[in-house]
Amino acid sequence: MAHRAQANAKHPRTARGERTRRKLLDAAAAEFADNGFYEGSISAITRRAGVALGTFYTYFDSKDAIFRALVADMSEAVRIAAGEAIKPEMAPLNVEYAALEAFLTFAGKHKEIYRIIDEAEFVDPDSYREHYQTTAKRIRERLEAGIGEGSYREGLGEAEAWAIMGMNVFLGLRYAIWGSASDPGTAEVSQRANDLLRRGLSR
Amino acid sequence: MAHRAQANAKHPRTARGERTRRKLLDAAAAEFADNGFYEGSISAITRRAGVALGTFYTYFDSKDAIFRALVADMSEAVRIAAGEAIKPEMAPLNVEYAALEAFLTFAGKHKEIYRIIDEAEFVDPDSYREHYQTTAKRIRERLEAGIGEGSYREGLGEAEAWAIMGMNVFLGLRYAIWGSASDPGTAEVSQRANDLLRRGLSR
Amino acid sequence: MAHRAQANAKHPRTARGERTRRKLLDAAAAEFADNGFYEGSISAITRRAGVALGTFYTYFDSKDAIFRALVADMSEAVRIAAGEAIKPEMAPLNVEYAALEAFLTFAGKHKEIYRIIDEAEFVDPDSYREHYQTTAKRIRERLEAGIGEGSYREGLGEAEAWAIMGMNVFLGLRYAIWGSASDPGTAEVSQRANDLLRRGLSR
Amino acid sequence: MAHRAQANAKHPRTARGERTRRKLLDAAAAEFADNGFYEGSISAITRRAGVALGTFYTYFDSKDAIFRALVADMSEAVRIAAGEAIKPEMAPLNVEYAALEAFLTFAGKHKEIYRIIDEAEFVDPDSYREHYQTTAKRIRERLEAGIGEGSYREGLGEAEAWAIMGMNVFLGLRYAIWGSASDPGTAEVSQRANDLLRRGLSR
DNA sequence: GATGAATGAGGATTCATTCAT
DNA sequence: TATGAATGAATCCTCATTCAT
Repeated sequence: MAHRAQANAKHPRTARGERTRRKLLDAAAAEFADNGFYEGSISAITRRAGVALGTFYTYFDSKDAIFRALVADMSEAVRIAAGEAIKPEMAPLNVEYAALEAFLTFAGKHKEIYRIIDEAEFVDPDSYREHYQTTAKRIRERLEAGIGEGSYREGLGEAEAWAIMGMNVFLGLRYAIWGSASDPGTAEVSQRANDLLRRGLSR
Repeated sequence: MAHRAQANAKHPRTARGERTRRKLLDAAAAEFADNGFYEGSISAITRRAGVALGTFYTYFDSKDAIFRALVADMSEAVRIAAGEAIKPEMAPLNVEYAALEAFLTFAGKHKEIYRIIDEAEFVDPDSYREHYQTTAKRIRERLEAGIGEGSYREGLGEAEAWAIMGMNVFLGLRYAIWGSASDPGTAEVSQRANDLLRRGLSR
Repeated sequence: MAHRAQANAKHPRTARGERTRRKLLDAAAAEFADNGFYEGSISAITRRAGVALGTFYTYFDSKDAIFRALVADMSEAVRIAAGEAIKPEMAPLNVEYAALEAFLTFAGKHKEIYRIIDEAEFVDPDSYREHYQTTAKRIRERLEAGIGEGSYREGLGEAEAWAIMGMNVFLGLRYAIWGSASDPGTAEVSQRANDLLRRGLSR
Repeated sequence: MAHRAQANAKHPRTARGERTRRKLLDAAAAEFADNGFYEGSISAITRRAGVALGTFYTYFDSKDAIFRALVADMSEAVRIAAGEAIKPEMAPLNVEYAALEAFLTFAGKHKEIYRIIDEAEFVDPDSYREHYQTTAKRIRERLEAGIGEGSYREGLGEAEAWAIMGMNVFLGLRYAIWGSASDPGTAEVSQRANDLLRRGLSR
């Protein structure tokens, strides 16, 4: 994962510096995923990155700062992964299917996002809130597009967007993070969620 | 909140001891809600409880132990709140409505459950996993009852249970925890989620 | 040296605690005298005091806090030493003689006061200023008593008080701190300063 | 302030180098005056000087080295200021008046001398001691000239020189550094100190 | 049971100094 | 000469836990 994430960070001025900064960010993702923010340590991060302890502070002001940079990084990475799966010509429900499937695939490959984004609730509540508000907003826009296009019924709004986000997040937790080989795959899970959205539970 | 929660704790032998233990548990709930597990401290807990620092260890083996006791306590409290709202004669979808409404009401009154249960992901992953697995299992049993009773379609299973749980949790986060006066109330939110389950998004 | 010095410190509640606090204060005086505030370390203080590192923070909030307590302690100790040397029946110039002699004796026995009070200029400028202002005020009161009593000329005020204080401080530095066996003793130095005050330099 | 001050420093070979060295010295004076030696930093000095961090070590061997250069610089600057105020034809007491007045004026313009010279007590005790020994020696020479010339009484020596230096230093602290608009000016303060030296306190 | 002093491992952060470019 | 990234020793402070009273 290697996107923007320059918020709250010192800007390297050389290519070498840019590389070191990236190594630190990747090492921090691994360290926080393994040990969490509070039990992870800066010295473990620099050890993983293969640089000296002090080097950390050339690039980040504090442990909090690198965490925030990481959350921003991952939040955007998820967004991008889902965004790329969506094609403009898809029917609204197919868009939801594609978004969930892309998310499940992404989460399966980057299991650290759950631990890191969830821990933001404690370490940096603003990032946490912003992450979910932004995500909900994007879902809501899709709902509105579906209404405009005539596929969805009227009256769908924020509550439905949060409901869909919650479904997706928990399906990701259950199947992408905690899933085992005997569980249904990404496609099947996405399909069942999609069925729920299309026709509900009723017979 | 004051239920069982004797797991991993020393049993007081006197009424006075019982009272002290309860004060510590309530103080811990407040402290962890305000500051989280890692930034909360035992000394702050004993200060809130009005007892000396050393007294803590008469009742709990460690910081982890009181946290686990707390998670068990709250997990059961949520379960009970939802359980009480459900009457045997309700139609399956009405059961879902009632369960969500009870949960939203409960969460609005005990905003600390989110911070505490969520932080279990880091402090005591087993509790965390167990909490959601148990919850999902209960939803799944309701789905099966609905199928048996003929209201729900065939094929609903674990995936749908997790999807519903995710909806409920995120609606709780958005409306019970982060909600403001201008947001739709508990009844409306529950109704909209119920509509989604009944007929999906489609027109 | 062991006087008040409870400013900015946590109050021990037991006799044992009182003893530990005193050991820390004495150890800090020695450590800061040897190494200065910035190069002295908390761990060296606790080692000198024979207690564990963490014990320090049971009694003082920070390195700064113990330093401030120390400055207050010593400032008062100097005041007391000079005060005790002065008898109400002494003639004004004899009072100055006695005060300087007591100060030189005290400084010779507690060479650390110079390093500690001087370093307050950097560590805690308020203490530093207050120490000298208070001292100057006491000298000024003596000048006024001498004027009232008819021994001193009119018009002596703050400038003269600071001049006398400066004399005393520098004579202490030269003879009490940096003096050697071949230098004039306390009595002679005090007498020469007293002569200067009595009749100036003129023949 | 910009005098000799090449002790312990690398000699620049170009005019540009000479300029950089001077910028560093001035920046260090400002930084140490504001933050003291220990809380001042090399990186702040280079930032103030507008050069890169590494450049510092082209001109000075260490933080200590630039501090020593600074103390030597200022020590000499004070000496020069006082020296220039003294004319050979002045009567001895007028010389003392002129020296103090020049010192007070100089200190008022360069308030950093106190912080920097005083901190030498901790950073470089030898410079500190040497500064005052040299100053006392010069005063002592003036005393001897006054005795030879018949204005001063016999027997004045080192003790009196240190006493006079102490007076001057503390009057500088009180009036040049800590003084306010409502305080007596340089001329009055110098005059009162001179009166003290001429006739003492007695009526 | 209750108290609070004592313990010490642990970790974030700073910054003088070095060195490759 | 000038640059700024890299280094790592050093140190303050926190806090869960223990234990004597």
